[in-house]
Amino acid sequence: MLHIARRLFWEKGYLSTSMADISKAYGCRPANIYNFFSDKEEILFEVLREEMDQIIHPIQHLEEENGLPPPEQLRLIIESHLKVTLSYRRSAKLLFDVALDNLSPENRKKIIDLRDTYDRIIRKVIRRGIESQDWPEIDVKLAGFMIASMITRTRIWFHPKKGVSVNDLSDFIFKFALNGLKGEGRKRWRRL
Amino acid sequence: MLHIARRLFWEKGYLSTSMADISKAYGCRPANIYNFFSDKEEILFEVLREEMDQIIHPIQHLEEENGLPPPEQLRLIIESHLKVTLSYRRSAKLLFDVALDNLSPENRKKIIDLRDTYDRIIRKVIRRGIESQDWPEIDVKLAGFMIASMITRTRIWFHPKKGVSVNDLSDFIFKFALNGLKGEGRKRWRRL
DNA sequence: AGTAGATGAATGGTTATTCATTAACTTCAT
DNA sequence: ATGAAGTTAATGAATAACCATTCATCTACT
Repeated sequence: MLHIARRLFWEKGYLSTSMADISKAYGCRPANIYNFFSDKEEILFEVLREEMDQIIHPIQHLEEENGLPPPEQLRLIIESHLKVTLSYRRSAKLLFDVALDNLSPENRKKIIDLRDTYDRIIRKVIRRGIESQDWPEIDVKLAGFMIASMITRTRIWFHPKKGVSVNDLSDFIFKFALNGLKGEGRKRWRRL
Repeated sequence: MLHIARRLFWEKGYLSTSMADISKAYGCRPANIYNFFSDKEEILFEVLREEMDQIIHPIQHLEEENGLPPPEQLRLIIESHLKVTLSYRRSAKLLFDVALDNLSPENRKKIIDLRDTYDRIIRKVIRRGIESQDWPEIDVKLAGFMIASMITRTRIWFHPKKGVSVNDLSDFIFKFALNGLKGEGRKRWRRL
């Protein structure tokens, strides 16, 4: 049932998906949904939490240093994040950031905490790359946002049918990001 | 009045903004809005068209070669797009892509045509940079998407209060993009 | 006299949610 | 094994709110 709701939210958006839509797709009447969820918001919360977990879980271990070269750590983040992003694709009416407003303050906080965890991890990896001199000093926050932005927005424009594959795309973003990192602040870098 | 509606759409989102909201902010009753617009959708259309015009107009002349070095052309696009993106900021509930679904097919086509114009311009500039050997061969479409994505998503996370200024940010994105372009495909590049 | 701007009231639709009720299935003591 | 009791899943009907839109009417200005 969560599965059904998630699909509908992604296809039509949260506000445009009615309880009647969900129940019909599930094969029951609207009233029955309330035997499983207390209200519509709880369904949204579960959908968002699930998605965020899927993004974070495969890269959680990068919180601690693991010996892998920072560029490889970065590649892992990009690959994993991109694959989750493009897995429940179809269309992308439910945009993560927008949907947050339909959550209660408590639930919103929980989701934002997860997003913060993601931010923390990618920033740690970028910082490690600076320390190991894989790339020069750079604004870690901004760099993190840039990389996440490139990945997140694939949901809007990516269509698997024609053109590049997910793996190609992952590779492209990785190289683009890596060289974006390497270039920025080059002057200071050369001085070392 | 368009001005009012635009602000509300960005603050609360299109679906969550009622005609009553708009009329109250304007200082009249809901019925009166229909003396200026045929329906709610027309308001949305005007808001989106206006925004798209503001993005395209300052870079329209880059459709034709203008003698400026391609990196400078790119800087212009980024600067200009970023400034429009962050001008009606506050919050960002109305996401461009999502709102398209609330448009009639004809109006949606008009907006998408404008988006295509933007894509065409940025791709032309990137292609020029390849021809002038400012950066190596690269997938022009993907590169264009990456750059636009970095800019578009600033709306979500950027807050002017603390941290970088819009100009700093513009500079950062420009450098990040420029080096992203330069790096990708380096092997083939070095061979020239 | 005519027109543009404004309004109150009504309409028709949609929506999330509640509630009392029913049906099916489980548990468990006898 | 049987029947009672309880639990879970499901439902139809009703509620209350909200919302875009229409229309006949009214006002003020040209």
